[in-house]
Amino acid sequence: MALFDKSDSAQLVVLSLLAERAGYGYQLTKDAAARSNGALRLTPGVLYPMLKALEAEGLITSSWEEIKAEGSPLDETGRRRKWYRISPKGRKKLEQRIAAHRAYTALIDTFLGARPQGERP
Amino acid sequence: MALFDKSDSAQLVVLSLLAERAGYGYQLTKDAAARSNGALRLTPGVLYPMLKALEAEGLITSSWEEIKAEGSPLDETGRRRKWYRISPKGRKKLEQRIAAHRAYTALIDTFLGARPQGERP
DNA sequence: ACACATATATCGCCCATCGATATATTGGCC
DNA sequence: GGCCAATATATCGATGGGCGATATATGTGT
Repeated sequence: MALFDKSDSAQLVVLSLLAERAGYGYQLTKDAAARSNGALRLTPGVLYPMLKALEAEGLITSSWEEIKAEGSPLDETGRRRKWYRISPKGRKKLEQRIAAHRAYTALIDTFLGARPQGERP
Repeated sequence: MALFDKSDSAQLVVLSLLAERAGYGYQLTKDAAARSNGALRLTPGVLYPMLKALEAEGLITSSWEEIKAEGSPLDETGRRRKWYRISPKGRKKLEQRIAAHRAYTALIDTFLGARPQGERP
C-alpha cells in the first residue's frame, strides 16, 4: 500500500533462503512451499523475474553448474542448473529489509494492538 | 506477491481505527499520521475509494452529520461530515483479517528467523 | 508412448494503487 | 477586503508490476 514501504515479502523470503545456503530456482520454489506447508507459492512467473532483478541489483550472483548423476559421478548428462548465491551487498540489503519489515509490522501492530474493549460512540 | 494473502494493511488500519471509535475521513488520515509519526500516509486517493469499498462490502456504515460550531450549539453552519462506523460484520471480518495478518507475518518470520548459524542478537 | 517431474525463462493481460485534481467552506492574518 | 492554508469529501486515469499462461528441453516411471 506504499503508505510506508512495501518491504516486499517475496524478496525477503528469497534473500533469506539464499542467505542460508546457495540454491537454484526450482529448488527455491520447492523449499518455500515445503517450509510453509504449501502456503507460500513461489511460482516461476514470480521467481525468475525476481532473481533476474536481484542479480541486476548486485544482491545475488549466479553461475551455471553441471548436474551430476547420482550413482555415477562420471555421467555427465549435459544438464545444467543455475545456482544463485547471495552477495555481501545482498546480505547488507537483507539486514536492512528485515529491519524495515520488522518496523513495519510493529507499526501496524500498534494499530491492531489498541483493541476495542466494547464501546459505542 | 499474493504468495499467500496480502491481508491489505491499509484496510486493517482503517478497520482497526473504526473499531475503536467512529470517525470521518479527514480525521482518519490525521489519526493514522499522528499515531505513526507521519509514517502512515493515508492519502485521500487511497482512503476514500477504500471507505466506499468497505461500505459496499457491508463492513462499515456511513451517515452525514452536521458540524456544530464549538461555542454555539445553535450555530448550524450547514457543513457536514460523513461519519463511518464499523458494522458487526466488519468486526468479524476485522478479527479474521487480524488473524490472517498474524499468521502471515509469523510465516514470513519462519524464513527470516532461520538466520545463518552464528551471531546472537 | 505417454504423463509427470525437473529446470529455466519470457511475455503481456489485468487491475489496483495513488498522485493529481476538483469543489466547497471556514479561519487566520495583514 | 483579499489571500492562503486548513478542513472535508470525492473521482479519475496512467503507471507499473504481479503472476498466469506459455514455451522449451531433458529425465524418469509405467
